[in-house]
Amino acid sequence: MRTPTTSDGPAQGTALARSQAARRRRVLDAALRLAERGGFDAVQMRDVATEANVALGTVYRYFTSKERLLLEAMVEEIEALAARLEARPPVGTTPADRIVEVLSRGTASLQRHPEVTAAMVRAFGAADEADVVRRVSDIMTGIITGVMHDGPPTPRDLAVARTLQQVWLSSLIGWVGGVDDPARVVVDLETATQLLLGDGAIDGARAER
Amino acid sequence: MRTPTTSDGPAQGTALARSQAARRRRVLDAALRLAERGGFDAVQMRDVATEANVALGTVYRYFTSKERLLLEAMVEEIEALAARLEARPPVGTTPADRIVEVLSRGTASLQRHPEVTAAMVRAFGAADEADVVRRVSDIMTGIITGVMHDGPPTPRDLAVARTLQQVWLSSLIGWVGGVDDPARVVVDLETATQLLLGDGAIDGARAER
DNA sequence: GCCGGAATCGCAACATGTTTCACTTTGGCG
DNA sequence: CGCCAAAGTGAAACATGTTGCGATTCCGGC
Repeated sequence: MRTPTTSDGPAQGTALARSQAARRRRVLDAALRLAERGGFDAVQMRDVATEANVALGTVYRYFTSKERLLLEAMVEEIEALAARLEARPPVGTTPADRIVEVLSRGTASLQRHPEVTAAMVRAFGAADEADVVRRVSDIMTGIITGVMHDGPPTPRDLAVARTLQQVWLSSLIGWVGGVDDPARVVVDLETATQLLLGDGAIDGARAER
Repeated sequence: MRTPTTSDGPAQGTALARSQAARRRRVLDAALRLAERGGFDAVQMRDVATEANVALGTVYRYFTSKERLLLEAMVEEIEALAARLEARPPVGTTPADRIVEVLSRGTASLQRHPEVTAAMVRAFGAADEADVVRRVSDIMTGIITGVMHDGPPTPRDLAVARTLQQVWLSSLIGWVGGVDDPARVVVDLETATQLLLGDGAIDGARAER
């Protein structure tokens, strides 16, 4: 009656655990494959099950809802993104530069699979899945605090990072909802970063290099 | 085949137009009534139809989807909110004060009917209804620019207002999604406003009055 | 190697948003 | 007044997320 992910059954490494991990992966991959072309609507639970060679009930044993499925996929994606960014850190000299760089690269990465991102963001916007949603937000915030400066982030850093994360998400929602064009996401993030970090003036024409 | 709201049929004021307006209103009210207790899920299209004394098909003639129905209700609510705020403007002396006041009052107003707001925000987060979504965002942004200072908003004002609107929405999503508690919305907005308008320092303990 | 229980399967049923369609009502207009 | 196209009705059908359940398979401990 418990989710298989809840650890306490057979120790990890056992055959059961392995086959379960494999199933879970197949389901996630199937969802991603379907999302790739067609976004949220194309991820139909029956198709996910079929594509993953698994019974529909099994999908629901691993993921209690479609939104949760997509959100857990989102956690993985954002985590991978965070890892890539950490592996090749931004080169900017000021915190603002580094933040903008990291957010731009992250957004570009998301936009490389627009339908997948659309599916995930839509799940995020509607979800009644507080815990996973929080996990996603936290990772996004972490991406930002991670490039601010050495040492632990100050309370102000945290506030700035949280604000930027919120702008990031709103922008993504605007983009996948068709309200704004994709480029707008990055523009919004640059603008917000500048405003928050009190860089230069914003007067229609951005000034620096 | 056209939405009745599309004006070009009989001139406004005619009996037809009046009965249509009445129907539309009944549908919106029914949706609000249902949302009031039970939020998004309690707004079931069949129930909306019944409660509005209208056929299901008619609901869909006026509103092409459940989300659109809720979003148009949201437009009305936010417009009403904007009007109330304009009728009794904030009294703060600095723009930041006025913005925080306006956003706090607005949020408080939304939180007075949590389920209704939850329904609307959820529709917003998931919607594939670019035009209405944009309308909602624009009104929210207008609420902010409206209290910044006399005269037309500068480009910088617009950027600040947009950013705050994005923070507002993200916070609302966090609240209705159960990620954050209600008070967090206002806190986020105060924080963001201070950061954006470079008021005081943020160091854990807010300083001023 | 065998057993018991958990995990999976297959499939049907249910809930609800959305569409369709044939029929009826209604309001504007000649 | 009487006609008719548009609007509305009622009910069924469809699409898809979600749940339930009996039959089957698989794993780990004995």
